[in-house]
Amino acid sequence: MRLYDTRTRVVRPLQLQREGHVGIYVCGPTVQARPHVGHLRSAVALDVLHRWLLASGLEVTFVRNVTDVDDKIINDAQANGEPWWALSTRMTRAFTQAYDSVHVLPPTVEPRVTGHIPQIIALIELLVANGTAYASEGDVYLSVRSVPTYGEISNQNPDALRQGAADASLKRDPLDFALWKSAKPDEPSWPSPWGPGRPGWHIECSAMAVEYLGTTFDLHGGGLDLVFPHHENENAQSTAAGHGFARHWLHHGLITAAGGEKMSKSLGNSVLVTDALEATPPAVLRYALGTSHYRSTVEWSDTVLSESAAAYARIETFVRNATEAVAGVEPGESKVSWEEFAAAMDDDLNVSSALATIHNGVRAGNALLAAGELPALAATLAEVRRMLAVLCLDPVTDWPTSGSSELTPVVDALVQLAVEARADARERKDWTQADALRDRLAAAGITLEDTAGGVRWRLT
RNA sequence: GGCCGGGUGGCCGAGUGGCUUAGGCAAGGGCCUGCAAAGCCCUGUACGCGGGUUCGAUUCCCGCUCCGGCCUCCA
Repeated sequence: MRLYDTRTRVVRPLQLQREGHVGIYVCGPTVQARPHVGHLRSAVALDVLHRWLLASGLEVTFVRNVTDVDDKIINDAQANGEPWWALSTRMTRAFTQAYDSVHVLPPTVEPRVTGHIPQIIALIELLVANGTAYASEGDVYLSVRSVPTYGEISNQNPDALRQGAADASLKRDPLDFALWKSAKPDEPSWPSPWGPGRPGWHIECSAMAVEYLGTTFDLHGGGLDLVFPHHENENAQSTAAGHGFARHWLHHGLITAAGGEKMSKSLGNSVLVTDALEATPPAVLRYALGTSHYRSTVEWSDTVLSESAAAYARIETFVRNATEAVAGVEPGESKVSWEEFAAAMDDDLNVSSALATIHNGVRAGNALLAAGELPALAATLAEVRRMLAVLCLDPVTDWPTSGSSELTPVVDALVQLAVEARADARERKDWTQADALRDRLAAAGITLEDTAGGVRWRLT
């Protein structure tokens, strides 16, 4: 499989350290506030990668961390009058719920920063010992100029970087960044060789990735906004420690609010996942977030959502109708090509193209259904569903909705009464009566379809 | 100012030096239906601007322009 690599800025084959196994580290959220749809896009984009690697027969170790201590968590918790760990625990739960809502596969390991302080300290000690980091009044900084490759991930020239605000009193060079921050009063802290303090933002990922994937691993992913400084700094630290670190860097695009501006909490334009789910069924949300290319920007708008809803409904209708029709039928020859789908996915996860294959399969399948060519339909349906499963969009296994409720048999029985009454009316050619019954059901959100095999109903 | 990505038909969005249509949504026509619904078939409008290379460029090269991201916390 080929993927765009941020460092080399080219689509190139994903070369695995170990045959048949992929080790992936993904930067998860800082659990400071409730997740917005941008966070979910991140998780879904990487979930498509995760699922495709699994579908390709690979064993995947997928590590996604949780940053559960940092400045903002501490500040917000203080503002709330609650302990910092209470806030981060609550928000961690909110993120897990958000991920679950769109069926993001759980990571193999989900390490928290606070659970890896010893590993972080050990890594910093190594950097201090080899002279690439230095302690300064209880803080520890990485000496960026000691890392010759600094800038290679983000393609930045260190000399051209705009210097940040001058809190540089403790730094030897303004480019240097903190590995360890000494504790201020009322802040959480852990004991260290440099005094009580806590990890800087970047060092955690370097330490946890190595803990679970080894000093060199296959793939590191995250949002485009993490390229600089976070991933640049991670790479610098790990390189300075003598680690090979990530062989391939993957970054996904961001969600923008309507109008094109990036969605983020600090810009105040974010849409919470919980709010999005009130207006949009989870399967449609999954479609909207998971069917655009992972590197593209996605605009969050009603248009996108309604088009996603329409496209997903088409797929859902086909799968439902076809599944009913082919029960017990021996599969014949499929009208869709798994190879075509796989080739698209292998090509830098070209989901748009892969989705075109699915839609072609749906159209062919609908034609087979109309023609009553059931063996071919059964085979086509199976292939389409296999493809949908990769995107987590199979209406039967991934999103069993109205059909699975405990109330369904009850509603079905009630609808049958109306359907039978309407059948009588149609028998008498009393179209006024028949249509009145259908209209009343429609008003209640139930759509009837007269098919060759009988009357079918669905919720709309 | 530096670095990255992008401007494709009404909308979203793949892709390619000419060859066969991406795909979805929307629109128009037809078929099916008592009428619908679902579905199938058909139809149309494309490749930001200006140069260059080429027999031929939306697709390669150069310049311009517009949009977004990063250079500060951020998925």
